[in-house]
Amino acid sequence: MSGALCGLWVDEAGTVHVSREVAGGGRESGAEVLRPFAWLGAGEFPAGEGVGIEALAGEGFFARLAHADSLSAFETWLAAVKAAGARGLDVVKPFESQWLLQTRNRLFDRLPFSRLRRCQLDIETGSSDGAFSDAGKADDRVLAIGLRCGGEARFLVLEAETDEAEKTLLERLNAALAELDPDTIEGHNLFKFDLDYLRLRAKRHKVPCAWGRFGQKAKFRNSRLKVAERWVDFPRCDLPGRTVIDTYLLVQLHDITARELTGYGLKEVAVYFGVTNDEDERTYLAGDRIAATFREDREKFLAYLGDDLRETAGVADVLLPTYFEQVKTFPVLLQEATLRGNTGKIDLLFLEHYYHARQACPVPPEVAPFEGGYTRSFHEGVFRHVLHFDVASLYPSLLLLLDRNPRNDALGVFIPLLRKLREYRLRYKQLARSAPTADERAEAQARQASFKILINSFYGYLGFSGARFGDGELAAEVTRRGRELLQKLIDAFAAEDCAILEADTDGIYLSSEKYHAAPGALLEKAARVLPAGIELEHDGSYAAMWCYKAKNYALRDGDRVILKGSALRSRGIEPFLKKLTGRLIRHLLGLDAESPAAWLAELRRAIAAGELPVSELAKTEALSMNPDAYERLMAEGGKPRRAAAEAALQMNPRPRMGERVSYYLVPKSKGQTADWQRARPASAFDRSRPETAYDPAAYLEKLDDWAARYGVFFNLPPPAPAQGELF
DNA sequence: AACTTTGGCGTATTGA
DNA sequence: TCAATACGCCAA
Repeated sequence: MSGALCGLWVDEAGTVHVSREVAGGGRESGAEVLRPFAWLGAGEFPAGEGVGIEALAGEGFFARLAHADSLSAFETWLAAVKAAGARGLDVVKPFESQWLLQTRNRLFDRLPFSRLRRCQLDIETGSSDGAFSDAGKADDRVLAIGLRCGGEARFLVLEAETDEAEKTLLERLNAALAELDPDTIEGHNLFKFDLDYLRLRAKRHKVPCAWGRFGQKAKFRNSRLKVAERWVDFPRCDLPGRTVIDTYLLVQLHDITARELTGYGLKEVAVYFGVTNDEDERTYLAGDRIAATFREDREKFLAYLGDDLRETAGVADVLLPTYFEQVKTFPVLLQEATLRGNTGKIDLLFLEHYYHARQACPVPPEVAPFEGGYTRSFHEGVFRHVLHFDVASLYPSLLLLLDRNPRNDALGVFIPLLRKLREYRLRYKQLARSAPTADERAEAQARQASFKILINSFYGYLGFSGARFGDGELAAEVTRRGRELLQKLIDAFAAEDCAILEADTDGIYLSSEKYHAAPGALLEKAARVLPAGIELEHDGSYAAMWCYKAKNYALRDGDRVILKGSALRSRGIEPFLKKLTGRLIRHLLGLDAESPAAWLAELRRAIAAGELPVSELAKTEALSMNPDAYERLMAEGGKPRRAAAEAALQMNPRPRMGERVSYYLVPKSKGQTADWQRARPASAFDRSRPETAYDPAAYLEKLDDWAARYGVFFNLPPPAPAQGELF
């Protein structure tokens, strides 16, 4: 039996170059064959030399399948198809996925994460004038390239600050990568900084970016990644036969659900993930000190670079295994797994079934808008004896209960696949606890986490117009049953004299003095109203809960506070207001005796006196478009203006789409009254320059608004107390 | 160039 | 000054 696939690349001729693990951990190259294929729609398609077309079973729109003998025959035929104006052709891209699907191969099959051959890469750069690094400038330089492979660091250092030496350095990088032959190249902000910078310097010195396997050069193109509600632009880099992992992007994807990070820089992220625990555990260097340290204190410079590599590895240790495990299930490259949404991956699994069954495929259906989950806030105020119950995996469970495949899924792949993934997940969840070695447990943990994400995305897949086997009516039926079920639970809890506080989609917060110490008894009673296969769980008990509005509340968990909702915990809120709200909540939950009134007064004084740091006042917002694009749009009379975008225009270098910008407001002047007209980057504030001073009136007004909103909770007599209310 | 869903809160901009 | 609306961020 041959070793696990660790690298894969389809060349222009259609040859599939593979790299496999061999005994002892080495890698060996091999070649395989791809028979390129495409699905054909209803139109007329020209014949092609070396291209065969067959009819498929079933009713779907793509009722024929074309296979070509070679990639060149395929490309020639595609050009003819295009010239003939034929439409309705579907080609799986990239070709690496096509081959994996066609042969049912998977990357890293049965390879433990510990045997993945990983390499971290980080560069340090310098500019002669000490300004921001800019690879386009002649006398900017790569000072050093750090590579860390198998835990061992190797430093390639610029020998002299000359073009010759830099050229040599880039050539040494090529040689080092060829020698180390890693499966992955990992770095923090690798796409936007390191690789892009190296590309520009290599171009200047006419050195090929031969960082790929099989002696291949890197390929660059502009790409875009959706991170929750925003898009992030980045210059994508693909290395034939290798995987480029940018932990900067992985961190942002992680933070979609965690939403805890305030910045995505390596140092902060490493502390957040516990890779670096103490400030003195690593060497820190300010950005503008790097070049000087390179010249004056080489040891310190290299220690800094080595720490960056170590931290990058540590962050990837946490974030990469999920994707590594995905690749064992889906016919995608590891890099694709990190840069693609779940729909594309699920679609590929479907297509693999349909391909091998020679079954016609549908076009993605239109999905009409449909109703979602049930959400309601029942009471406002502070309550004690709080319990939280939720339904385990509500939507996947309902899908399995309904046992209904999407309308277009003639082969009936959907439900069996979901069932299989859930069984796998449960098995790995068990193994994550019981496997004999720590490595195996970590492996199982990554696998079960990866499956959990996939399982949960099946419902979203149904409701997405771009999903080939989407079915809006089935998605609507799932949410309808979900609402029905939650209502039943609410009634069951109410029948036990619980005060329902907040319900959202699959969970309920309630107050019950009687059951607070015995949640199991209540659980057992409520669970009776649920059908078999739907499991209710006791998710938590809390001493107190402050209910504000729907999806916005705070819980007291021992001495800690758990905040939920954009009104309370959004990272866009000005820090001084967020902290004020934090104090209010601690007071309301009985953790602080002092009311926030005194702090409110102190803030008023500090703001009026111009003493509050601008970092406390600044609002922060992610840019939804590139500043250049915004500028053009506005020049054409576009709308609306946005304060954060206006602040971004004043920054140098300009931040890019997806990056977060902090801004504050300067006083109103003639014709300059709107926020967007008086927004300034927080970084432009300078205490010693009065013309950069902030507008106290604007911030005092925000305090007034805050007091109007929240004052009722702490310094006005509360309205008639509801059942179970505290204080 | 790429895309999982709906529901909800709060703020700024816009245009009258 | 005020409403409608667009947007950012978050819950699940």
